[in-house]
Amino acid sequence: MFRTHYIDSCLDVLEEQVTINGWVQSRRDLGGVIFLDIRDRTGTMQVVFNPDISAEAISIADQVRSEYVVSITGKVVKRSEDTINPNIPTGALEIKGEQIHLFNTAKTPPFPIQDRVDVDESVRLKYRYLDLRRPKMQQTMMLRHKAMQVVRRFLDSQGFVELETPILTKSTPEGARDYLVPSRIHKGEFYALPQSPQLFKQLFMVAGMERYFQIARCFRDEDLRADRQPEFTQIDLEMSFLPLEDLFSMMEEMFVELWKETLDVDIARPFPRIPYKEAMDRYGSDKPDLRFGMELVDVSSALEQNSFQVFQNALQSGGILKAIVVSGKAEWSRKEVENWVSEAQSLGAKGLAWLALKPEGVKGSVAKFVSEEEVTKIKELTGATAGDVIYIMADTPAAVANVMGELRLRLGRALDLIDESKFVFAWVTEFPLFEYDEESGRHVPAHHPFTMPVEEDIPLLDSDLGAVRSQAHDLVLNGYELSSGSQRIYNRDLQMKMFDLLGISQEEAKEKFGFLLDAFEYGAPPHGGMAFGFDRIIMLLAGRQNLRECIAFPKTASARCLMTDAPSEVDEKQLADLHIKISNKQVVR
RNA sequence: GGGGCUGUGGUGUAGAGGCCUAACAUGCCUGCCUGUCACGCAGGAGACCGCGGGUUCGAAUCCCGUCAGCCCCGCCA
Repeated sequence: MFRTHYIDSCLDVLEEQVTINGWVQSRRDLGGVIFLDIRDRTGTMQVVFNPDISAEAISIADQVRSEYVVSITGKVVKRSEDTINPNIPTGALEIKGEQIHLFNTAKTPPFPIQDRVDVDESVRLKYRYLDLRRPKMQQTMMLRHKAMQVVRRFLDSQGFVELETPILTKSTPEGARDYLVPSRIHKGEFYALPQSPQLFKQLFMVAGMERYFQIARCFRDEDLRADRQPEFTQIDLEMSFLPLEDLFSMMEEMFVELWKETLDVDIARPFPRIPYKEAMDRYGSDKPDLRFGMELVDVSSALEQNSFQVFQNALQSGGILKAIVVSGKAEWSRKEVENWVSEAQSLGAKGLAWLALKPEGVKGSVAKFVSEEEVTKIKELTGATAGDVIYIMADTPAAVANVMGELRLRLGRALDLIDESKFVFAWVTEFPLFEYDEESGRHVPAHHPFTMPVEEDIPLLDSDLGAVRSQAHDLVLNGYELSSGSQRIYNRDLQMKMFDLLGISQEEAKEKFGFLLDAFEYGAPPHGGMAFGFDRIIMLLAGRQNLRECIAFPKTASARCLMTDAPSEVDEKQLADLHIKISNKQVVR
């Protein structure tokens, strides 16, 4: 009754009797003969029931419906030439059904268990166990499994030790909003779910584990995006006594292996290293999509003397002028050109100037303000030639990067400049150590407060915080941030100085991170590490646009699970145990 | 917190003031059919158009609100 073979292994046992188990994909009743397509994890196989072979079997096959769970025994045979189906891997074979056992019946599913059927995602999420039964979803989950095994094997081979860290841990107000867990035993006190195992992995280094990794679940209570879920999986790792370059090169090896073993794709090494500043200058992004060019070019120098008020104002108030060249689109209609101006405005630009290098001369919104000489300079700087459209934005460097970076991406997609088959990795290095926070009016850590400054910038800590570069880095792939990491501060004095600069008092530091500071007094090794967004890696390996496709049971954009209906209200008794009262309850679902 | 898009039998869509007693495909049910594989043929059941108000002689269709899903901005050390 239970299987002797998976369906794909039936290919190897011609003329043998097998038993397969699985679900009924479809039933075709020709009146006398009945065909069933049976599906298991490995594929589908046609079974033919003929009244001459077993009257009992055919009477059961007659009652079977889609998604019934069955066991079928029969001989694997070659089909006659004229009945071969070239569209499926098992199309040259079939099983002559001798016995059929019905394990279970099934209701008609809300949607067919087939890849080609496009179903509203909310229905798929409600019946996720059926959605996951579809071959494509199964393949994605298998890919996820495979990738996880490759990573584990690789890190193990490099001497990394897989260790676990607490899920119930301490809330730290820095960074993302925590998911909180109330303590029953300690009235009014809370655990937090980890945003990452950051502090614990550094403590493993103090503990002398030297190389740690974990496939860690992390939680962040922030708003969602296509590539952001409230709980997600990181490949988290940390190591001692290793220069950053060696760590980069080791991780590159891991990605080469991962791509080779999952997709059989060769990735070129070494990955380019792009300092943060350069990434922002050239691509307007700290996670540039390097599959296409269309770089941002600073044209301030060409237009220094320009009389156009917007340009002048920007330059005089410390802003810049940046151009993006759209090759060969001077023939665009005014409407087509202006579409991208509106696009820029919807991204927050006050405006977007443009020049079209047409055969009959330079046209465009600022054509009458721009001299021939200036056009020549712009062409020199940008490499624009006849037939191109040049967009120019004037604003603060940050605003320009923000808008033009996104515009570049959208133009690249719209104009089909992106080779979807490519995987272009890069390390973005030397992130700024601090960011200025307008809201609080002070500097906050760009990465986290344990990040090591670049050695030569340490003196700047006393003069120009905004200019201090850090030993923090991201791994970027096709415009997605795949990892974030840094070399850590292991010197207590430097650490205290950091807290001081961040406006965190000794007392505050002690309260929040006292255990880490204490630990660092007992011989902390030089160490550093990073964490890779595992779900995103799978998303890119699988060629999906959305994280939900790569997570078995994901949340919706409003952080709800449509299958379990979580989050949900709880009994008064449960709340009482936790010393919690709900105030101002308005919505009762 | 803000902006945009979507919501019609189980599923996917059409319908955009009266033609709607809501159409089509598929799925489902019944019958017929011995080589189908998106089987075929015949018949049948199945939606008060997300929900609540309003405008109108009349609303799936227009307006307001609300809920849900998706995408984006803010947010995500």
